[in-house]
Amino acid sequence: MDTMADRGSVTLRDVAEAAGVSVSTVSRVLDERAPRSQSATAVRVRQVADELGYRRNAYASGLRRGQTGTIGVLVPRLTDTVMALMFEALERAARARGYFAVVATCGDDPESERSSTEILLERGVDGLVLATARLDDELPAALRARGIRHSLALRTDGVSPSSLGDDDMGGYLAVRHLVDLGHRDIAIVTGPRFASSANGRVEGARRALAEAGLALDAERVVYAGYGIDEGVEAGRAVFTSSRPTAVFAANDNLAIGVMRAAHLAGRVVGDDLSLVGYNDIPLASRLPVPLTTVHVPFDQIAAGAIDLLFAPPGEATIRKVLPTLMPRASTTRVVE
Amino acid sequence: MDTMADRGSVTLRDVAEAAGVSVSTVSRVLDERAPRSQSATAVRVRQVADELGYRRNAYASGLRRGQTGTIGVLVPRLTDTVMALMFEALERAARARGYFAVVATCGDDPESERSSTEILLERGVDGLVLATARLDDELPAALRARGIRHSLALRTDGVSPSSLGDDDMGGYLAVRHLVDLGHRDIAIVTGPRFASSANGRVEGARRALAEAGLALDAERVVYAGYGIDEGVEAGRAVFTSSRPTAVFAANDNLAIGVMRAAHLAGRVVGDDLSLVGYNDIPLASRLPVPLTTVHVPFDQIAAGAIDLLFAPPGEATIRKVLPTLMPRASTTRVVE
DNA sequence: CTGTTAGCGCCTTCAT
DNA sequence: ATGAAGGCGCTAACAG
Repeated sequence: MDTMADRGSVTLRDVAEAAGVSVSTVSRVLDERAPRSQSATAVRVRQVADELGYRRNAYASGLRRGQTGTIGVLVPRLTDTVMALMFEALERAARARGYFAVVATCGDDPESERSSTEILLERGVDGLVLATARLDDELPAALRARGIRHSLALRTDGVSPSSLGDDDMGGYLAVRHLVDLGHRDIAIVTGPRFASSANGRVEGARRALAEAGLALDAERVVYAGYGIDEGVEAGRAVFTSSRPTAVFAANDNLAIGVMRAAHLAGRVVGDDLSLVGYNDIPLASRLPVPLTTVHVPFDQIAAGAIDLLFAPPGEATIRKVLPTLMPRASTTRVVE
Repeated sequence: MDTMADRGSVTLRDVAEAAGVSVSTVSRVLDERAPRSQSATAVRVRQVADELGYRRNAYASGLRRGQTGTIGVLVPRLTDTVMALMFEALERAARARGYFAVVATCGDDPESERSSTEILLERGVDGLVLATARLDDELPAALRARGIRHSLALRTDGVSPSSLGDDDMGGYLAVRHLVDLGHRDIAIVTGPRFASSANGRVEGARRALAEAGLALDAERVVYAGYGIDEGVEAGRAVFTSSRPTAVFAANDNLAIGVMRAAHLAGRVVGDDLSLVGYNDIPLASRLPVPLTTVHVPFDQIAAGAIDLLFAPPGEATIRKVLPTLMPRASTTRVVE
């Protein structure tokens, strides 16, 4: 039986023998948490370990230490660029704190969400970051009941520690921008009702309209998913029932879908139709007509999510970071 | 010291005591690899384990078994949809075979490629799938020298076990399609010279042109990166120096960049300019003008990569799967 | 089929 | 500062 990718598997004992000291000495010298000793033995041991190509066996170490230096991340899918951005940011934040991030995808299915969680737990993660929390999801509550360290990223259930963007503010910035450009007939396409982000962004949008003395009719708001196809469909609905001069899509994917719907309806984005997205995925600024959107600082959100994992419980545990508007060619002054 | 996400940590011993049997009995009954015994004790043990909420500690188990049921995947970045698609497919393929896939991102830096590899090995992965192999990269050779199980996905170095699409065929299909539509003035934008995929696709393109009696002048081929920005730049270069009626971009991101460059140059894709991409990322079919592209069967590639990991060495180890052309609105018959 | 025994590689008292 | 010894949770030989 070959052991773990057939790697040379140089053990502590090998190093100890080669260096002529005991295993415990080597263990101590190579303990990355302790301050680096500069004693003669320490230096020699490190050199020998290096020559032999020693690598600590994370499993044995984790077993003994009771923690593994691993953080589990749960996302619905990685092919959604927003989730990929979030995971990469979490990976960086984790690494900066000496942790390794592993990810599991779980789609939109609560059942697979549970089973993916169990898989991660089985692998002994020291904490769990969920980028999936639905408002109606009972997973965070279950984790709280079991006393499992976790935090929510991008969304919140109002109870578990959460790190997210200020969606209300983002929605406000987006629509305020449209209002400032003279638009008064604005439609809104947002995410699913079960997502706190979708609701927050609509709230902010409503506030900006109210400030301008505009009401937000119910039929002006379309709740959809966060995918491109949902954007196409929502856009189609919007453009057949009315003729808004501007659309706020609460997600860049949705906005891209709306772009396609607009194209099919004979509307020209950046000309007779203004469009704002949300998230500022890399694609947004590189479209033929670059998309005005709300930039979300994923790195800050990630840092918050990781920090909350290890923060003493009972602190103010819902952290919001401010988004920024990125005006681009997809929004223009309203034509009379 | 709390152990691993504070989970209840019900151990084999707990189950054994509660069920009134020995630890090894429980271990055997709960061994997922053995055939499921239906004896009275087995049934009872499973029930008790279930009630207590027992979960196997993957670290202890891996330590003892000498393998961890984990496969490491190395990709440059997950924010590139192609890589996200590839990883998700690998994740599925791994899961179908009882493995769990963990991913590490390493950018384009060979140094960080090395260190990410070490991190994965430290975590005791049973094998490594690299979706990063550059032609000039020495990592596969290093892994071979150390006897570490691995395979390459999407690219090949010509030696290590590889699972990839038939890039030559894909390039051929793309350009053949353009030729069939009457185009004779075709420019090609491809990926970096260090990628086997980029070269293969150009070769196929060249073959299709030759068949039609057309030569491929060197200045008709632009080597770029695989990012959108590189596509914009390459497109700009193409459109300022000449006026091709069609462009084959060897990657959808590149194609999107070319779209933007075309827009800036006053060309209209699907009208006076035909454009073909490569990979068929989900976005391609959902653009305002849907992109004709070459569909790559990521699931087959993933299955191949995982299988090669555990195949007896010495087999035919470079597996290629056939891509398919997806004709869409971005390509039209040439206008005279 | 069951239980006993030994040990995977590492870390951490405890004694020197 | 160093070494010896025990054990983390689990599995594989070996008896019965």
